[in-house]
Amino acid sequence: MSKPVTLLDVAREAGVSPSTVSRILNGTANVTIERRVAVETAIQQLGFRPNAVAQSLARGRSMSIGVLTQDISSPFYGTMLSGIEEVLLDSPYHPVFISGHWQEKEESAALQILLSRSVDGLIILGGHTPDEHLREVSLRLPLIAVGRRVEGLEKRCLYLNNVLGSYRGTRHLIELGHRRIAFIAGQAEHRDAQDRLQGYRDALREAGLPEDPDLITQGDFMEHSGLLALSTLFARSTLFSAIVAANDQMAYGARLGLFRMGIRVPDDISIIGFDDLPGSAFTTPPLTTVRQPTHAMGLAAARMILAILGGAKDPPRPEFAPDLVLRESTALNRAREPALTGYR
Amino acid sequence: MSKPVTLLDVAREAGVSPSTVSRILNGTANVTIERRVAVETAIQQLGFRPNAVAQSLARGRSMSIGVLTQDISSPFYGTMLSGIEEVLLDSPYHPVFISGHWQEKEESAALQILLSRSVDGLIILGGHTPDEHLREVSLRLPLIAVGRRVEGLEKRCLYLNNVLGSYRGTRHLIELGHRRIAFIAGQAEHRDAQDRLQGYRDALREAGLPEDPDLITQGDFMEHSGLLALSTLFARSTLFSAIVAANDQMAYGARLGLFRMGIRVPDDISIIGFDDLPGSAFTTPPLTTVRQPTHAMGLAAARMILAILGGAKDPPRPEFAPDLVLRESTALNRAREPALTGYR
DNA sequence: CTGAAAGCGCTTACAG
DNA sequence: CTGAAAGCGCTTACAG
Repeated sequence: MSKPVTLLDVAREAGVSPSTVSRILNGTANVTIERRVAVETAIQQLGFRPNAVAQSLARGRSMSIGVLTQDISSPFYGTMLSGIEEVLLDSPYHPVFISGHWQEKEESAALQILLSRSVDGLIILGGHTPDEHLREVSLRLPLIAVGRRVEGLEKRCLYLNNVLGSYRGTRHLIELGHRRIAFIAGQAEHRDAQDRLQGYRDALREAGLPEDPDLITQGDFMEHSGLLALSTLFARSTLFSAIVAANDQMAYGARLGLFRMGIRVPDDISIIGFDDLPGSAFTTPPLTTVRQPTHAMGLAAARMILAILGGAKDPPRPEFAPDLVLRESTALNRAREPALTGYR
Repeated sequence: MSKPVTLLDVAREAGVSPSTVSRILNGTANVTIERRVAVETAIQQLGFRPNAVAQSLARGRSMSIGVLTQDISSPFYGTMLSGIEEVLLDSPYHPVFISGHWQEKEESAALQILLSRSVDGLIILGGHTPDEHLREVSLRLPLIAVGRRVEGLEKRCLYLNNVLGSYRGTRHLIELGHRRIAFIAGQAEHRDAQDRLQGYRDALREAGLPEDPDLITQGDFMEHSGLLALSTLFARSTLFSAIVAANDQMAYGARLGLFRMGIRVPDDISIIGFDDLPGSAFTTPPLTTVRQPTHAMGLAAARMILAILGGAKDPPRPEFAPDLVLRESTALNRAREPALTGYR
């Protein structure tokens, strides 16, 4: 573990002052060609790499963007993260990822770490940090929130109209002739989950269909809970010919449940998800779902942060629409009776 | 954007020297209770948070572990990352993730960034950085490589016996009576891909089965390439009753290809994957696969780094075995003729 | 164009 | 137990 080469070493080697080396490194001033060459060869010879920590301290900027995600291994957040990474790669900034695991305490600890590391900007992906807290932080440095709508910070938020998305998905099933449509919800305290349930309700109401509590069950946005939800639904001996799951992961679970019971998708029961995860094009059958353009949202968030850092006051904020992705898990309701008939 | 509170402010407010504040912050020395209280209340009142950048510079340690992954959104690396995160969460260190996208140049740039940010340790997940380079870096700071075997750095490497894993998977199919077994390989230049192909060959040879080039095709470890590989296989009009895919993602693609052709899994054709991604328990049918304990490998890598940082010279290095996970995508070969008969 | 000097916000021997 | 001082490795007004 040899002592690392410092800017001072380079200066000595090249016979100039540290200031000059620094200027050459940063392109801050014109320097005579001789000195420049001397410094550059010294840098080569010594294998000098500037110490980013010292630079951060001296400059008061770290050239890093803190990204608070919820789960580093989630397929959902993953696509957002890669969008962010993609645009930051072409900038002098780089992302620092940290996860909050949907725990308010962990999130706030994570936020503290990012702040103490002097990140120059912050991108918050979902989570439960109170709006109030986000507003305070936003006073100190540029902040963009993705997947949530922070009161008073609307111009810095990127989110999807979840009510509309879910409405569209449900509506699609109604148009296919389904009348008894089950809904697998997300956590009751989760805003997206609430909105998606709302969209389902809106679509039913609009079509004049009654809302049956027996058709609604709750999961936690993970695959396994979709499987469980399906059992719950069937245990109620209620009839239905279609399912809308509040996200793709639960749709996968429900789809497996149907498979286990020998129920065909979409022939016997149609199923639709929400999000359009990368894997959803490869399920069998490929999943019809409501697309949430997570990658594009990641790109946009990073672009906005860069714009603000570049001096923009209110950078353009793209709108994202929840589009229906028609694949093969939904079909016309052919049964005169809802699907359960014949299965038990 | 008010000026942040510094340690000096706290010292003034509490009427002590900066040294004392620092000592209290770090628990470095005994301090009289009165001063401690004074300092602690000052910290509360001012809302002081130490500047981690300044601490890093002064201490010469950043309390961070650089983690070079290949793709932040990959389900495969994702589980490793969450393992790493999990153990670091209970330590004073925290991870700094950065991706190399399987590009040697990007990887080496990423490595430079991590080094310039003075990370205290490095965890490398796969990738194409030359062994030579890794050996050099390893001289400067603790380094653990996961998913690859670096010549001369064996004691710092965590990897799976891919040959054995693939052998086991293929062997499983042979035991089920399959004789003509197709193989969907990964990139020829990828070490894991080579090993997995080797394991397939070993199993065939051991069973006295001929190796038929027509049964081998290549993908790139992504879902789509599995689908393509399947078309290629069928275009060759060659017969087979089982498929081993070099990873789960390609197995998903191949499974969709079979679905499209109306071929049943496992009734008509068996399929086995490699890795056991989180999603593999929820495909239809659930995928039989060779398990790579990525989460456990992530945990182990982080524990080893912490041990080395804690002074251990050669921390214990767990062995990982590629276990067969029997699910529902493989079955006895019932056909007297291989499966293709009757499909074209 | 270039250097000397002060400063970024902490830590840590060194004295006492 | 505690403070004054030097130092971590850079950057950047300030002079010239």
